[in-house]
Amino acid sequence: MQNNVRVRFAPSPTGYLHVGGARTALFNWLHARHTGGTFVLRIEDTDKSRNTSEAVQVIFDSLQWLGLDWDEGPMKGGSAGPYFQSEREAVYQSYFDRLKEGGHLFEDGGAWRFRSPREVVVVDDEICGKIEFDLRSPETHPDMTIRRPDGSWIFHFVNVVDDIEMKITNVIRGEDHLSNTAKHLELFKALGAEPPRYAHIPLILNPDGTKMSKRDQGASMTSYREAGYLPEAVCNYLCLLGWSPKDDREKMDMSEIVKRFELANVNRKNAAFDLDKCTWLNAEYMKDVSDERFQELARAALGRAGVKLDGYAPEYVTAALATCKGKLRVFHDLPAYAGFYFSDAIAYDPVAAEKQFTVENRPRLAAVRSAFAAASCFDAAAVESALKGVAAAMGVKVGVLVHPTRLAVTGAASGPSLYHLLEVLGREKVLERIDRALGAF
RNA sequence: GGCGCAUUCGUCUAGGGGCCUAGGACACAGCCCUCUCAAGGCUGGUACACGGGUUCAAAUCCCGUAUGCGCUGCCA
Repeated sequence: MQNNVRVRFAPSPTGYLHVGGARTALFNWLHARHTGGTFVLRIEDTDKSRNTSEAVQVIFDSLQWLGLDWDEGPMKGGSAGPYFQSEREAVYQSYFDRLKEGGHLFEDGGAWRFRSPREVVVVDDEICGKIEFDLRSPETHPDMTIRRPDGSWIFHFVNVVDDIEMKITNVIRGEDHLSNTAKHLELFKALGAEPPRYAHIPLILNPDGTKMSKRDQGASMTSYREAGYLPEAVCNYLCLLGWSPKDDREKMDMSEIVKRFELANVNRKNAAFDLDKCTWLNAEYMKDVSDERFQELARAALGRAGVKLDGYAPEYVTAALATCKGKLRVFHDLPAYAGFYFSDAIAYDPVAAEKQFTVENRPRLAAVRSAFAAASCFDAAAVESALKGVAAAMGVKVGVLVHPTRLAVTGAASGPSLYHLLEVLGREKVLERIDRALGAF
């Protein structure tokens, strides 16, 4: 494996990082790390009107969140900079002049077009194989425009120029560029440059097979962070879309994937995005999260949901959140799951209330209340034995008592371990809530 | 329309002529476990797009058809 591999991710700042773009970045990064090569980040911001610094920042944030660090590019520097196309005017101008001097260009209504040599071009793609494109007919393949009348540059031209200038050896990009590649090859040839190796990866589609656009669920990387997904889970899931380690491993950390990732093993088939599976993988990673990180991310998730923690003792918050660890698939679910810890306005789940707040359950709950009030202490073990004592005395199964108690105290039919949650809440609050529930029968 | 790429369970995939009465995972259903819900364990159903070849033998190779996607921009 050669050591001078140079790959690049070249996003256009559109205000979000598309999941397809993220996977393209990921595969480039994996190839670089696998081969010991260099991962370059280049911002293709030639369209001045719709590029803002915020939009660029979103790309940086998303890549960093995923853990895809670049070796050359914005903030990192490198010998082939600048890495913003908006700052490379002189470079483009000189290549443009060369093309013009070579007689490859002609003006058309103020715009400049590249005169196709009209040949059959072979694209030798590492994933798709050898593909012939017959560009001989101007009818079906008009000469491409490379510069607009206002002087701004067209993607095809600057993309090729930068790949030459930045000495890119492997272009790994979405399959939507496969047909463009023949045209790019013409440009490389006219400029007397050796083209890179190409690898076109399949696209990521919506579950219904349609193209994913900004508004579609799961399309924007930012949405994963906001929903409280773990970056390592999202990254792992993205790896599994279009690539497989060939054995049945699915949950793999990045170091293992870096070792095993081979461009040649990438599929040619578009993949439908499955948020359920991504969430499942996230749940798997949630089990591995350290207590410290769990606490931190949980607080952030509550903050995003507008749950105020200010009025509660830090130990209370920590203990409350600890009862939720290992129970969540995504942090997004936390506010609904643990909201009862941080608000006394308990709203009873209507279906559960109808089932549990019944005439026969009222004396049972009342008995539980008395036992709780009489318990010598109120830790999980004491609460458990108190409740089990009532069950034994009344000749009912524990579950018969557990359900109405849980509903009375949390408002929900399910949640954290009942005994632990009661301990955290404390006797005073628990009795209060049971009293209130007794009035709701 | 033209050109290109693709086509294995609902979804992601394994498979590269005999090991395939097609394997794994998510999702789904049932059972077990259990203080709820998850988790975990067990069980179950569902797939080689279609039609022709080639071959003793095809999910695997070839050719058509269909369908999907991409490109066909002074978007990237």
